[in-house]
Amino acid sequence: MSPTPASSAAPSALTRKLAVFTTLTRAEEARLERLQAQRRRHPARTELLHEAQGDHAAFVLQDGWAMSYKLLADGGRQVVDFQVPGDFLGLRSLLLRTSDHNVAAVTDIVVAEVPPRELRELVETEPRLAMALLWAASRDEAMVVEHLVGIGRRSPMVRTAHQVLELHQRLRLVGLADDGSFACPLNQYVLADALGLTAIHLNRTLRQLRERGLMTFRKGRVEIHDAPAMMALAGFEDAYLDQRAPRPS
Amino acid sequence: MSPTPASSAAPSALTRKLAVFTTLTRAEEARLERLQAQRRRHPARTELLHEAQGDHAAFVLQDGWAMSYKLLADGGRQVVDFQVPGDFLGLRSLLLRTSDHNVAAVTDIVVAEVPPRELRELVETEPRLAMALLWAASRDEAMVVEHLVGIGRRSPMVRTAHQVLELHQRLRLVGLADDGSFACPLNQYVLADALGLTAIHLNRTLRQLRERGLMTFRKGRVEIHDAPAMMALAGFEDAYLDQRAPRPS
DNA sequence: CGGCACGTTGAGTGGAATCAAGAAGTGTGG
DNA sequence: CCACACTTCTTGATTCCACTCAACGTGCCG
Repeated sequence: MSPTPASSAAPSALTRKLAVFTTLTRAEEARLERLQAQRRRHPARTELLHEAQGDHAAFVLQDGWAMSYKLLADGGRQVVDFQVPGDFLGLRSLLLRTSDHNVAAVTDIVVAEVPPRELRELVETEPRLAMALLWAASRDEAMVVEHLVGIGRRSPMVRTAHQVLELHQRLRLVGLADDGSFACPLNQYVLADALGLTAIHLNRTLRQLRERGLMTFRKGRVEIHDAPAMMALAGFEDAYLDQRAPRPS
Repeated sequence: MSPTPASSAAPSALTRKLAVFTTLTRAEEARLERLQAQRRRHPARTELLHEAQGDHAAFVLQDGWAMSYKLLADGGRQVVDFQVPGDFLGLRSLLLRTSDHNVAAVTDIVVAEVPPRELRELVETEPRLAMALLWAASRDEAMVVEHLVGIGRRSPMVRTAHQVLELHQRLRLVGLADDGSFACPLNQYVLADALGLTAIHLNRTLRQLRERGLMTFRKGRVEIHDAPAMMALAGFEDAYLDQRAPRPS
């Protein structure tokens, strides 16, 4: 939770992520950092963007976790996706007249507000960065699709394992996970609302995964004990995450 | 099923759709039609794009219905979205290294192949059209999100009604539905795979909707008998479809 | 200490899947 | 013209999984 100043030498998580898609020049990196100069904090468990609101803004998450979700008339909640550092928040709603979903902070977070006109300017003057941003947006959409498939056609245990593996991969991409574990601030209610389960049933599912020696999810930390078995169980193919081989130099 | 020549006076479905988002000049309309000049047919029940394949192409659907879906190891299928005239096919996979889903023709279809470089050229020279295309892409993504919410948190009857209402709205936008009904070539197996149900249970669900006097789904045609009651049941809010008021002139 | 958020477990129920079978409609070839 | 295959739709009986309701544990914080 230490907000690095934009002038810092350390690249932002967004820069790290886009560097996987393409090689970035010094100038492009600097431009990306400049785009994220305007930082601010936002407290845990509060809404950052609301569906109804008309004035849109997009953010880049710098630190902490967020989630996007929709609420139903009957009080139900469906979490559409989680966001980790380097991810955009509310990007899609820049173009639609009204934002179609809510975004809330899971933990205390640090975001960089990206004014629409600055983004447009960047797109017009830096075509390579524009392509990289489109790649990131396509990847986000592919994750939503994979999520849809999971809820529609995978069993609770398989889809839970899948979700965990996806988060692990995403965090590794921005340097926030090691080989076998990662910090995960989600509680079982939130995760259940993402997986289309009740918290109670998720709890039992997690227990089964634990008893099979596959993984543990406890006290803000996920430990993956048997990654190959998890991947086999989940039918996890990371092609949709488009993890390209790191470029030479 | 009559493929109109690109030089025809009648605007393509894509043009009709984008004209809802913004006012198009004659020149822009012409440019859009030119983009879709290269037309070809594709037979029903055959694959147009496959996940594994590396060479990507994007298409604009001119006539007929298509669907995008993913297959699972256990033989399951999840239909992610249906496409109707005016919709893009395989647009997202232009940026990801490998296409992450399959696209198949539901009926005999006519598509226009959009070469990646022509699309890039259009984006660079026609910023207003580029914005309109991004709007369409955002709308597509919003539909996937809504679909996810339905499968995750809505009951089978509610989500079935919701899907039907969405298709109705989409078809109206391109002039393919009247107020109370539309031609729908989907069979119950395909629709069930979209809704995350078995075909058997969908059949019973459709019967309930029929017995309640809400709608009938039969012989390739959907009749909506009580639209207000359907919308109330489904909790249908069309904001995510971003149906803007038609522009003056 | 009490209150609260979060996690855990048990018992019972309901609803969607599964298994099984048949009806209705369509196309094809003898 | 009819027999046959095939697709699509429909219904019934049964099973099982995930939800619901209820309760209790645990750790944290005021």
